Amino acid sequence: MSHMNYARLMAVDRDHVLRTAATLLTRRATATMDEVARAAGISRATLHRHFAGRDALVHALEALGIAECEAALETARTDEGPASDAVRRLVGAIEPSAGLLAFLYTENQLFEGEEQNEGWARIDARLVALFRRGQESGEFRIDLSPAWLTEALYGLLASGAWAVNEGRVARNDFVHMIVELLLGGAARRGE
Amino acid sequence: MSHMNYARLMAVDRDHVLRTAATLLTRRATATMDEVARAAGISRATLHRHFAGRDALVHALEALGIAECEAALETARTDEGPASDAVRRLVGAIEPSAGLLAFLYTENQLFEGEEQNEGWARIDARLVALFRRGQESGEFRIDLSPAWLTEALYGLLASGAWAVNEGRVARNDFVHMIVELLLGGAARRGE
DNA sequence: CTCATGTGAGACATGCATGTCTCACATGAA
DNA sequence: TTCATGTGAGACATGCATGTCTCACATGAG
Repeated sequence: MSHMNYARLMAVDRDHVLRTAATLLTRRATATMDEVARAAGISRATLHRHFAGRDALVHALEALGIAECEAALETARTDEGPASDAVRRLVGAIEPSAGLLAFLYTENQLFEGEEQNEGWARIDARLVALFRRGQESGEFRIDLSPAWLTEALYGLLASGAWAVNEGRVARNDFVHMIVELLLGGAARRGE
Repeated sequence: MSHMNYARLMAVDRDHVLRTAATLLTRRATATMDEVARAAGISRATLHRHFAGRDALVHALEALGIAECEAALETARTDEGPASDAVRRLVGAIEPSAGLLAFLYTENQLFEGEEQNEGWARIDARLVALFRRGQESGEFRIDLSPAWLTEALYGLLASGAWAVNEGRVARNDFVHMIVELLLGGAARRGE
């Protein structure tokens, strides 16, 4: 049946386009549709055939980011074991998506609370639950609210992604930097 | 001498315009020049008389942000006393500027490393020096580089500002949240 | 009062990204 | 081969923010 042979034709790899767009937009959030197309190695016309417009592209990126976050939450099994270990697994699992998340994190500041924040709400709820679990088990301090810890995790992921992209820190240190700062802080532990 | 009487006329309060613009642009980074003008209570024409264009406005905001950061560094006396106390004073002093910094922090992602980063470089140097001082005095751990701690401070300030603006956390908790997470981390101290 | 200055309102042109369309070419199927 | 599909290149119109200009009004100085 001919409708199953798209991959045989010169069909664009939609996922590749999205990831390229994510990389570019993370670096320059105001990049043109034409620049996005060039970066993906396709023409503006073709890009527009796959994504009705810039809004559609951003929406697709948002859906991708949500999917990757939820996949990372699954991979990290955030319900199991010590909460701090779960956080460590989560940051490790989410690291490849950090650039995309950094883009979406700032982009969402201008979407005046609309659309598909059901997805983000689900993710937020799971993160909040993880931090709350850590508090209830006595691992985490209780004077920092789970909501703030969630927000801080987003912020540190974005900061880390940018710092890596601009060469201010090494990519290999990404997970260690974020996890250690988020969980342990800058101060030396009293010994 | 007539050139000293601007304030007597209907002259616009430049600082008020800048701060209003900072507040609005923090919330919606793509706000129009017209929206900025309306928010400041002036017309678009008058706004354009004081700031040649959007670039000039952003530059002025950047200069304001740099000035406020350096003022905060002075106020906090980051060279004196324990480094952790200095960080605490610094975050407290910089708190009123956090929204503006959040805007500039993301805006700078698209200025492809140009212009007046001499100002930011000076501030970065002072922050790095502060964290390094803390490491050398044994207060801060040495496995987190001063560059990363600086980046993380920016990220947490931005996250905190956004979280406060959107009502996810209380404004009164701002300094405590950021300082405690940055220095102490989420994990309970071993006792 | 008279005049100069700063402002508001609006018209206007410009630049630029976007969205749409057409046409020619390349590739794979029949 | 012939045909259908997906693509690239380019032209074109549109929308929107920007930048510039003019004119009328308000306020304070003289």
